[in-house]
Amino acid sequence: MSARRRYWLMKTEPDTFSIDDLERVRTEPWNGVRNYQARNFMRDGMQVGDGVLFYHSNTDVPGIVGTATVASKAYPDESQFDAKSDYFDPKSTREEPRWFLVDVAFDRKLSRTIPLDEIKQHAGKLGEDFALVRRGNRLSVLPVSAAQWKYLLSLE
DNA sequence: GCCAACGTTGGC
DNA sequence: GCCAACGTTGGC
Repeated sequence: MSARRRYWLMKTEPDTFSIDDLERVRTEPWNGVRNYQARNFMRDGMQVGDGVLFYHSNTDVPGIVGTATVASKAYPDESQFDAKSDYFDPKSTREEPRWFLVDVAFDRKLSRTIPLDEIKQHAGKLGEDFALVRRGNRLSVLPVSAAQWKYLLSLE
């Protein structure tokens, strides 16, 4: 018996890794997350098959641009052990890795970007606790309820 | 490029 | 364990 499918939103800067990049490679290890709360969502919350809203940040029109699927259980982020990587963490060890990731698989590109400013206009329907529209929230991986998932995609 | 809002680090 | 300094995120 499998647990109910969960939903998430994952941010990425399109200059670094975009929805087009994911479409090309199909599956990508979501490396480089160096925030404990975001790590915990990946390590403790995600299951294979969960839905992901793919979000572009730090760009002209930030917003949701596609959907993806969690394609693996959490496992240690190899880049934390690589001294040449931007994501190297000298305090992490293989015995006790600090950072985990999941593989993310391409699902589809939306027919249009659902912009952040439009999402904000629906904050009431989404709930004031929705982390994406809470002021000052910088979490790059955050949970989305089934109702929020459905509502956000209905804006497409 | 600016800067508010955080999160992390390290001295004490 | 406090908290100032510093670094990062991400909208604008």
